[in-house]
Amino acid sequence: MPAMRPEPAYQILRQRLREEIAAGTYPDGVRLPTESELVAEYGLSRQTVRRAFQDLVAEGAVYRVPGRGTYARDNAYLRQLGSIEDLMSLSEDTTMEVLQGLSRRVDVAAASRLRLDHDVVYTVVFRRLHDRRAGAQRPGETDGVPFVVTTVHLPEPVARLVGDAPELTTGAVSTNTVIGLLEPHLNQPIAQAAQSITVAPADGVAAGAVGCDQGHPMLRVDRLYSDTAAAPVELAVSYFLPEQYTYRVTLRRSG
Amino acid sequence: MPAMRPEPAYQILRQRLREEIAAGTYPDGVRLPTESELVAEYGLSRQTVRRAFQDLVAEGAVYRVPGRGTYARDNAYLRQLGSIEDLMSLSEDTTMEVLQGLSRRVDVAAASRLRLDHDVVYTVVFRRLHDRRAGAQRPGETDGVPFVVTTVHLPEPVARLVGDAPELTTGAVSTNTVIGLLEPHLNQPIAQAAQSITVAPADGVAAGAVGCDQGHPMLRVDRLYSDTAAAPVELAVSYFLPEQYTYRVTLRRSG
DNA sequence: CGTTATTTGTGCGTATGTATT
DNA sequence: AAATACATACGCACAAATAAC
Repeated sequence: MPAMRPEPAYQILRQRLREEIAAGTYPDGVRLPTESELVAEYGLSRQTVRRAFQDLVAEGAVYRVPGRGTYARDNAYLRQLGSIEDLMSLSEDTTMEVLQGLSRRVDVAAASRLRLDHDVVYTVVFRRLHDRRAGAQRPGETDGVPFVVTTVHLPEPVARLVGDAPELTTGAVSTNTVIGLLEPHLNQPIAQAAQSITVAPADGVAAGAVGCDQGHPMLRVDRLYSDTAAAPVELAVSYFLPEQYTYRVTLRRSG
Repeated sequence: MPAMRPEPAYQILRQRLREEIAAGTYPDGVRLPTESELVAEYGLSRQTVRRAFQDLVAEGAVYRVPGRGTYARDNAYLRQLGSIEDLMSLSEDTTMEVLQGLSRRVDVAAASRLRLDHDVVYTVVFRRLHDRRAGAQRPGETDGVPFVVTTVHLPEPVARLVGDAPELTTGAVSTNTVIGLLEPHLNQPIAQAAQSITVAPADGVAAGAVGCDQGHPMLRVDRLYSDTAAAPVELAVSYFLPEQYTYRVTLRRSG
């Protein structure tokens, strides 16, 4: 087992400030501690304090004004865009059908994107279907139109939390999301999902799952979910049928 | 006129590296220059070089491996577009080349999406190119790699505000965004941009503009900008070359 | 009005640790 | 084992923006 390295000082400070902000310690127009105050309080160098602030600015938690100070971003209104809640609510009117139950894999690419220091990940493959009006459904046949196939990769400790969930075994049908299944078990809540969206041809698995030709142009969405400590929790790679699905986001002005 | 402040050294370096990456100077497994090499080449301190790399990591352009080096992110040119500010800052490192100057059109579909009660809109078509290093550039020839073609539709009152802007006449080359040109003239600032992202085949215009085959699968992004009064201001329909471009957004938890 | 103190922004130098080759 | 390359952390100096006097 690799020796547990202590967290860097700037990350500890960042986390601490984040918690204070979340606790409402710095409402509306209240200035956060200045750099020099934090230097004095924690015995750190100014550069270290600055690094913590820099990260908080990057994640949108605070903004800084030269000569004036640092302020928490008003959390009340949606800051940037369609939120993570939107992703979770996907389950409301779609059905998830597991093609390949959660199992241990060796996958260098996925492991490195999850920032693991080894090659083992836990993987589950499923497709999602638009719900149809019940009624025209024959017994033993899953109802609905498949529009996306997703491969989810989890680090081992995370996978252990849902290892016995019946929703993630081959053939299971439910109206969940993986992240929705995970969240209640996590110590740190999910805070971020970084997405990359591009076009990619359907491979054999994707084509079979959604019923299109192999090589058909698909909307590929990669999502990396991270918790409040910025630790990767889940990597999801989805192939959407563009004929059945359009990705929508609304950006809002930050300041 | 305010005195022009020079850009910080780390931003200049960041921009330069970004351009080199876009120009394909560091394909697949090729390591970027090390910190010490850049220190020597540009006469900067290591901290300054690190700051540039830190920003490139944050925007997803490169990743770094301790003990090994810094590498450009795979094929595509990544750009974080998680806020309206990000959309506007597209102009920082890309060039806009007008193919079809701003002119009056009858377009029922565009007019209805702009919530107009008639069919007249004002339309401008342009493509955008990754900036490249100057030098290998012949006179009269635009330098760079085209990666997107955009059709912008404006309501008549909005079009009037920029009707005489030389940046929107056929053949004009600049480093603006349409929304950036518009904003200073608007009574209400832009507050929202609703986006739909899907896959669509390149039509004749798009194929010619970015140099791909007609029918080539493209990433299609429709954006509807609205002001604080929720009035539509601009409709932009873009076709991105997926080989040159990946759309990135980061979702955050609302509260 | 300018002056001064405060606060953040930029930039440099150095030292030490850790991962990779 | 040694060299290379990135990560963390400390220190200092000066510039620019802001606010209070």
